[in-house]
This record gives sequence, structure tokens and C-alpha cells, in this order.
Amino acid sequence: MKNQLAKKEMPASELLALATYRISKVHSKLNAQAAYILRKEAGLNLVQWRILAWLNAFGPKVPSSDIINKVNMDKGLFSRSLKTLVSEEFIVADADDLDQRRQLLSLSDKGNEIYGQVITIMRKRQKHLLHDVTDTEKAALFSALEKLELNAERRDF
Amino acid sequence: MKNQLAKKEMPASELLALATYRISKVHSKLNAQAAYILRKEAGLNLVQWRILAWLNAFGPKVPSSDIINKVNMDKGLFSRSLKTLVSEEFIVADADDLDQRRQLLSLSDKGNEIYGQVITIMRKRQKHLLHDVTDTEKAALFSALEKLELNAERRDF
DNA sequence: TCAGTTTTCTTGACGGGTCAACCAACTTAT
DNA sequence: ATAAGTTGGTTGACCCGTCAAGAAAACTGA
Repeated sequence: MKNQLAKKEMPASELLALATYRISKVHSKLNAQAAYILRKEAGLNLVQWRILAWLNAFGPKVPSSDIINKVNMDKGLFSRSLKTLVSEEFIVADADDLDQRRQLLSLSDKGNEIYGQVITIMRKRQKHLLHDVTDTEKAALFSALEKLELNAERRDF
Repeated sequence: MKNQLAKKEMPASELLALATYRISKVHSKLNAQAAYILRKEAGLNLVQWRILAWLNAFGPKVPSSDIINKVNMDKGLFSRSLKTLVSEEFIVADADDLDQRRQLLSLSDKGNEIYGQVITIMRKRQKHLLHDVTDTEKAALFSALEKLELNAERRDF
């Protein structure tokens, strides 16, 4: 009986050591940092920035679905954020003659410009974030994250 | 000029490789998994569960501020979630004679029971999450996460 | 004693993020 | 040709998470 109870107690140290807890803390701090930089440097929020970056990566004249499917982004969130990006003219949306449902998205000149400004800072940030992480740590980090991601997809275990 | 332009382009592969992006994806999948389990097994949401777990860890008769300060939890979020946990009688809140502002929180019997049920599953989950992560990977993961967390706190770099 | 400050907790407001319903356009199979 | 199903995109609803304002109680120092 004593043992059964003991099994259920969890000291604070154990909680603090949980991978899930650590990741969630890191995630929120990374988010806060990125949001701060984007707001200060470009008046963008995280979602808007991500869309600009993916659009730059996937080239011009891309339909929303391409980005949504390749990236892990919610359709609704994308749709709403896109609307403001188009209205602020960071992105131009051309009709697709082959499929009337779609719009082909491209960065505007203005969008390209701000992307260029921000990506420079973001590269510096990435460097800073990892500057004291060794190569072996980096490799292990990525491999561990990959495993975690896969294991997080299962609902039965 | 060509070089300057080249510097600004970012292929999808580079984006996908960003530590920030990977962590955010892992984080969202971990969240979804935990939310699923908690909803199915106990009808709890993540915040409620975290409060129960911390309360179990920090012992009975704890004021809210103790948890809020030790953990990184928003006061407002805590306050709102606590209200429902108390109204559903997972937690009992006793008056503190020494400080009329505070309430001393403890898990109720019902709260303890559900905590016991859930923690068993959560331990199994943690095991599953890390089952194929080697010890060296684990060590590197934690060390890298710690560095990232620190580096994410700086606003100038 | 009592004005000023600090601490504890609540509340409001708002953006981020997920889920599901839905519509319109397109595709497939018969 | 057309019914059935799929895909692309929008919208509404809702929870999570953060921030800031503020009420109430407690503390501090003249």
C-alpha cells in the first residue's frame, strides 16, 4: 500500500525534468523572442512572418494549399493572416486560370524588401541561439526531436 | 549584387532545419497528444492537469502564489483555471488566517484520485516518448534545450 | 496612525492556435 | 451528363497564453 502511494507522488524535481515541460518552456521563450524582434523590426507577428518566409522559400505564384500542406499550418489561421498581408500589400494574389478556387501568391516588392530586412536579423538570431551548442549536441538535439515528434503522434502506447 | 541577393534567399530545406521550427512542431504535437489523453482519460485540459500536478508536488495547503512563482505560469490563467477546478471539487481552497488575501490550496480526495489515475498514464507516456532516445541523446537534448532557453532570453545580439 | 508601497489575486482584452462546419470549384466514375 | 466525392479556402467558435489594470489585504516607515 505504501508503495502504491509512493508511485503516485511526483516531486517538483521530477516535474521540472520532464522533456515535455522543458520543451514547452523553451518554445514559449523562443516565441516571445521572435515576436519581440518582429514587432520591433517590421511590425509583423509570427504568423505573418512565417508566411512571408515560406512564400519566399517556395517561390512565386504558389497557391495557399501548397504552403499549408508542406508546412504544418492551420488553414484557418493561414487564411486570416493572408488577408491582412494582402491588404497591406506584402503579398499579391493572382487568379489561377486553371483553378478558380485558387489564388497564386507571390511576395510583392514591398514584401520582398521587408523579408530581406528581417531574414538578416533572423539569421543572426539563429546563430546566437545556437552559438554555444556544440555540433554533437546539435546533432543529438535534432535526432531526439525527430524521435519525440514521431512518438508524440501515437495515441496508443 | 548577385551575392547580396543570394544571401537573402532561403530554401525550404533550410527553413525546415531551423531549430526554432523543429521545436515549435514538436511542441504542438506533444500538446495535442497530452490534450487528447487528458480529455479522454479525465476530462481535463492541459492547464488544469498542470495545476493538479504542481499542487501534488508542492504539497497541501499551498497558496497560489507559491505555484505561480516557482512554475512559469501566468497569474490570470492560473486564477481562471483554479476557479473551475475548485468548482468541480478537485481542489479545496481554505482561508489563510494569517493572510486574508490568500487561499491555501490542496487536492481534494477526488483530486487525488484523478491525479493518481492520470499520473500513471502520463508516466507511461513519458516512457513511450523517450523510449528510443538514447542516453547520450537525452543528455544532449537537455543541455541544448537549456542553452537555447538562456539564449532565447536575450533581446540584443 | 496613516500615507505609500508591495503582494496576492481577479478581471478584461486580445492575439495565437485548433477544430469543425461550410461553400464553391474541381475531379471521377458511371 | 451528372451524381458523388474531393479539394481549396473562408468563417465561426472556442481554448490557450500573455499583458496590463486594478481591488483588497498586508507591510513599511515616518
